Amino acid sequence: MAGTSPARRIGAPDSKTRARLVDAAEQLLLDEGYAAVTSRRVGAKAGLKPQLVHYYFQSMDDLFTEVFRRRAEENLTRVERILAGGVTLRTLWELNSDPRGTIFSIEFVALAKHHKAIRAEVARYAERYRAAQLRAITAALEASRVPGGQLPPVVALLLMTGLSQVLSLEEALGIEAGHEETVAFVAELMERLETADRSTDGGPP
Amino acid sequence: MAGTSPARRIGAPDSKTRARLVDAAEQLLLDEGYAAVTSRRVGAKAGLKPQLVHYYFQSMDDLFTEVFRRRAEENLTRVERILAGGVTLRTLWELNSDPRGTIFSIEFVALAKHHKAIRAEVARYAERYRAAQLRAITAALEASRVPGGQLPPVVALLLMTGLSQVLSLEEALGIEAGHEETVAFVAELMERLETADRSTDGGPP
DNA sequence: GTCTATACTTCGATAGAC
DNA sequence: GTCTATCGAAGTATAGAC
Repeated sequence: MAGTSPARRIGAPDSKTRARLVDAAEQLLLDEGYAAVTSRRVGAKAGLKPQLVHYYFQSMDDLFTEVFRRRAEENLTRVERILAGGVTLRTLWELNSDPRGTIFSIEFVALAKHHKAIRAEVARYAERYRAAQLRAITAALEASRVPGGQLPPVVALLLMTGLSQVLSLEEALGIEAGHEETVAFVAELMERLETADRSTDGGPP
Repeated sequence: MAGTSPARRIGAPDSKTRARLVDAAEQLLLDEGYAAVTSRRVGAKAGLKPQLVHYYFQSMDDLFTEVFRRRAEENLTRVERILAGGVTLRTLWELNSDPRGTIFSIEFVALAKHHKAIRAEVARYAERYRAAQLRAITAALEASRVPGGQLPPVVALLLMTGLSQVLSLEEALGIEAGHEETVAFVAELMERLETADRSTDGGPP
């Protein structure tokens, strides 16, 4: 049962050339947006012939999916490693403040709206990422003695995600009104919570 | 001094046909993303010849800019009208929760990253919009007796903007983990603040 | 103001030689 | 695994008739 359709041949998934193409596509995506990711431009950026893109990927959608998957997997591993160690709110905040991650998100959210294969991939990843972060923030909030009744972990997580995303998104466009004050506020808030963490274990006198 | 360059002629800005083209472009943008906004498709959606797009707009960038400007202006007027009346936190929250607005933002942020004319337009609008909202939320927070030292208005605004954007963005992709709980939390929080507003003017007994 | 006709570019994708 | 050659479709934009 090897091949019902007369599909054209496709290169090995572990090829070094293939990886170069994915690198080039990712670079283009980050620098110029998804509209710039065409087989011709990817080929040029990788220093290869454009036709190789079609040799390694059935379609451009497949290439996009691969770019996303590779980065998502790497990111998830990183977050889970951090989660394994001691987690502070500050760590989580910094994790979400990486502007490269935001640009990446923007592009793929925009893409996912029209390409259903990509949307499925994005949704699947988002759920896993959220779950990992939720475990982390739950632990961090407990350590800081923030009562879950007062601020549920999911809410805290979505607030944090939203805030950091808005900040880096606006910065990407050169909008910075109120940012400094907000970042300072968040820093101070975390400082306060971490101090509470260290000084009150055992309960107040 | 009328025309140093041999520029081709451009239709009147108040033309009805022109407005139809802008409508069609906006619809396409919202439904299928900016990549779907091409002269051919805009023409088809408007029931007109694609060449008319080039008669009314020097370039596709000009069309995009016009789509953005029209919507931005309308939105700004709406917000400023609301600002003029009595403003509650709830009103502001609902204003930002419109999912259409979020999709619109996503597309234009993605566009703005590569097209500098659009970026300038977006940045200019964002500053004005932020300022209007800031006046509103400052008043609303004062009415609810939230001390500015505890939660600065700008911070509250960015938190609110970020949260509502993350929520509608994820919903657009079919991700809803934690949303219900978060929306309920926000609703309850506002309920509490509004009650405080009405019951404590004059100070607690 | 709207149309036809058209120039030129770039796109995704495939076939088949090497 | 990489190349040349090539298709057909779609993109922006312009010129000029009506």
